[in-house]
Amino acid sequence: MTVMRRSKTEAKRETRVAEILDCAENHFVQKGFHGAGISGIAKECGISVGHLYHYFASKELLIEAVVERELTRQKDRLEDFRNLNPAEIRDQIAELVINIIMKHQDPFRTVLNFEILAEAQRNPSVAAILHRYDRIVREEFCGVLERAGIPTPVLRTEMLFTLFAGIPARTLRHPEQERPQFIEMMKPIITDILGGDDCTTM
Amino acid sequence: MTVMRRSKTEAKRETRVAEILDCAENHFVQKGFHGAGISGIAKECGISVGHLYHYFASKELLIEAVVERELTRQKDRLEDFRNLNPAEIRDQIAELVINIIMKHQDPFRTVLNFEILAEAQRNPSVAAILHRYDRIVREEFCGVLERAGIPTPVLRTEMLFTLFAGIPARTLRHPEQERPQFIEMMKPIITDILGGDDCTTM
DNA sequence: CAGAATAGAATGAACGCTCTATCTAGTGCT
DNA sequence: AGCACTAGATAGAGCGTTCATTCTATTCTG
Repeated sequence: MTVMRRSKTEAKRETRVAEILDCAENHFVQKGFHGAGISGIAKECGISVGHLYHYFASKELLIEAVVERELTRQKDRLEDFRNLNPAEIRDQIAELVINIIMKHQDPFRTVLNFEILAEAQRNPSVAAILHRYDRIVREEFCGVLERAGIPTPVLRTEMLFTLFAGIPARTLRHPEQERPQFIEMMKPIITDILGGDDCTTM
Repeated sequence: MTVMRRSKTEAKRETRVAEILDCAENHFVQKGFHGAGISGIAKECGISVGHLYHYFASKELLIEAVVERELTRQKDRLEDFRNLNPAEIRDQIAELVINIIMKHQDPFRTVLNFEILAEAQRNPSVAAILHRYDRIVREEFCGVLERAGIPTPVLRTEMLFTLFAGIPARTLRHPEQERPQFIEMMKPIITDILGGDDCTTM
């Protein structure tokens, strides 16, 4: 009985929190973490300021919650890599990455991404969250390479992640970039990073 | 006479403007474009708020000036590439890039860099400045590759710039990264991007 | 003396946050 | 079943502060 009540109440609370996070994220995307105001977020959410503070004790905590949720989403996108066939992994990874890039038409996600990076440089709490999630993602991806028998997986993960991190930054700087050709060229680079040895020992 | 007086006055004005830009940049680095306030900047600069507005009509214009100056500095860092010997360019570029990365110990510059990227996504004026400078840098670098006889220089420039853009983003996410090994691995990747054909036609 | 340099108070809006008050819904007791 | 009670949901006025910007007045200087 007690359990049932709790779960019902908590469920409601969770949906409400999710709603607030959605609105907050929207506002942060449009105005930045420091440009957006609590009152604006509350208004967009259709609730009062006091009510918002009932769920998030401070703006700082709201920011951290939004950051955490966004990084969780980025982490979940890694799911596809886990189920790769180790045998043909080199080609498949390149293929998969290209698919993700082409499908990745969500500009909002990218906005928040840079907002997070900028904030992480001056806000230790955000930095800590960022590092924590990077570690999870990194080690998981590294494990995939390791299981596929690719040598120096740590280094290669770092290298690939550098390349991936560069893509949205590059797109921001040069939006008119010839996407299809660029993607075409990326494929051999990725396979090279995953197994450059084959090439030199040939 | 008139000329001399004007130049003297203007010189003073320019140094004053540069001082303000320095302080503004400092403040923006520490608090972000929207977290920093005009009064704080004025105080750090040792001038009054009203006086600051004598030189910059709005915060928006001050931000744009800071962005422009930072991008100019990034552009100037390209100087080294222009004087490369076309014959040995492939190895030299990799060498040069690695030098720049290793010397690039100035974290402040990076902060502003991500702040600019984030701001460019919601502020069209900043975006325009960013695109203008990217075009200059991109075409200049592309010209270097072209003169060295490297095929599809536009694409390869794009690819290299993506990699370069990824490095600071990666460092932010994973500061404890093993830098020396990472740099070691980057060299063959860069040369591969600059002339992957040699490898496959061999 | 003219015009630029400079200061600093004043403005009204917006900020993050707190406080109090009302309302709603679920629980225990009879 | 019906009532009293409690805890969370919710609203919104109000707090002191800071924001970007403007205005007026004063001081320097060529």
